[in-house]
Amino acid sequence: MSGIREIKKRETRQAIIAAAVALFSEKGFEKTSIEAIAIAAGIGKGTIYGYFRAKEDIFLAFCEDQIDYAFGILAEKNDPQAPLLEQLVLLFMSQFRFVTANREFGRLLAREMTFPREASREKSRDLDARYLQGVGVLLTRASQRGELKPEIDNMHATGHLYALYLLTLSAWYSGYLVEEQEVEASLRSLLHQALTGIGERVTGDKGDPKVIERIGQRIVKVDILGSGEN
Amino acid sequence: MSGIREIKKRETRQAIIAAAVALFSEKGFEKTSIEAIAIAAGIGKGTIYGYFRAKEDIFLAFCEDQIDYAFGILAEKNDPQAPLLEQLVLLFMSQFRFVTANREFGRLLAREMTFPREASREKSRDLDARYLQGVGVLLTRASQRGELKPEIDNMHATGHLYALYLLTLSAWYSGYLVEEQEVEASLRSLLHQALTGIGERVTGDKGDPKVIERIGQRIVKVDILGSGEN
DNA sequence: GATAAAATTCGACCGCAGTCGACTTTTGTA
DNA sequence: TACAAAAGTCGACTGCGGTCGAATTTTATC
Repeated sequence: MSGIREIKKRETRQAIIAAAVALFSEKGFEKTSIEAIAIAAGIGKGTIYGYFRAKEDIFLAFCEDQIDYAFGILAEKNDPQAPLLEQLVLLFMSQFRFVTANREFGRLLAREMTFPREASREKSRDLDARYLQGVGVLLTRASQRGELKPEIDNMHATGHLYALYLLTLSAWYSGYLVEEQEVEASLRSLLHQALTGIGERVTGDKGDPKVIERIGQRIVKVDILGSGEN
Repeated sequence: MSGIREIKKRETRQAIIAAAVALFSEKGFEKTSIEAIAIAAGIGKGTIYGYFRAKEDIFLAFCEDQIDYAFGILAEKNDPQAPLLEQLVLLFMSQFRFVTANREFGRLLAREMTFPREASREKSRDLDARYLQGVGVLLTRASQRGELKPEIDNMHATGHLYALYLLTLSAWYSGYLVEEQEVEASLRSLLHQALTGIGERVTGDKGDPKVIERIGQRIVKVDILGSGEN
């Protein structure tokens, strides 16, 4: 009847995550032993493996929660009417700040998400589905506002923009970019580069002045491409 | 007087790499123990750490050689007069095939290169400098042929295109793309998307000159990727 | 050749991730 | 309530990556 087990299980799981996060924050991921987590959570070492397959999984479970939280915050800050470029920069920079708040955390997470082991593939896909969806929504709205070329496939465009975020993150971890300003400037520039192709072309004739203004403050997708279909 | 030491050292180093590669190929990276490598190389376990800081470093040293080799092969196949898109697809698909020939190898390499640990940062930068240079050369030539917008910054464009390769690789590891054909199609599509923006305009039709000028300024202003170094 | 200094080699040792099977608690059934 | 099966718990144990200091080999100096 009751679900004593269910309840306990959830509690134990939370206790593990809580203990792990506390220790990770305090001593770092690598310096924290599974046994220490078990002791802090008041359980046996082996028990942890009934909840998580590996040490990294504890970490990923935590990230999952945090990412939801981060996206929640973001949703509030986001202005759905702002130019796409600005929305993207806001989204990616928020994620960047979150992910790199702890360098080691961020690297593990990025590695696991970008090049997942067989074991964490599923979890990894869950997580980046969230990212991609975040971008996808922005794109869909932008598309509805007519900011994008109609023939562009949403999926590909989403991946494309996400790739630029990945690159920026990678550049930071490799030491090519150091300051947050540099990261943002670089990201902005890359996104702009992408949008110049992805964004709907604006023909030389100036039609609706509002549109032109929007373009000016936004990015810069002029019709330098002319009308070439591809 | 001579360098008995020098010679032995080089020999030992090669012996370690050779033994490691043989074992890695046979049993996989994780299943191969340092001790096994030492035995196969005919030396003591501790000795290995006189040559490599960590197990992964042995692997990276091997990759370094192989990547040079792969680029060598590639240079022969490449047709410098072919359209940029085709050259890029050839380059990236070659690298993709090489990197993913052994799934585990590739994942480790990609992880270490994209999100390097502090320790392997330097090596990682060496390696991806090679990649970026490979792309950079193609871009420079394309630019000379007039295939690119003159105001595009080579560094940024290189990063941009490389990012799309990374994304494709990541998609393969995450299981979004499975067959090589899918990978190539996806890559091609993404590169095309990028070039449509990066590639030179097709028509002589010009946009609003003011806007064009603004673009120029902007791009100059945000040229950071290359200067993050300091 | 003798000898001190430096470089290199080695494997016993340490700490930790993850396994295993014995043990305890909960659940379903009658 | 009785009891068997299922679920969950546990810590001793295994195997491995990496360290350390003692031992060995090479080089430099006389």
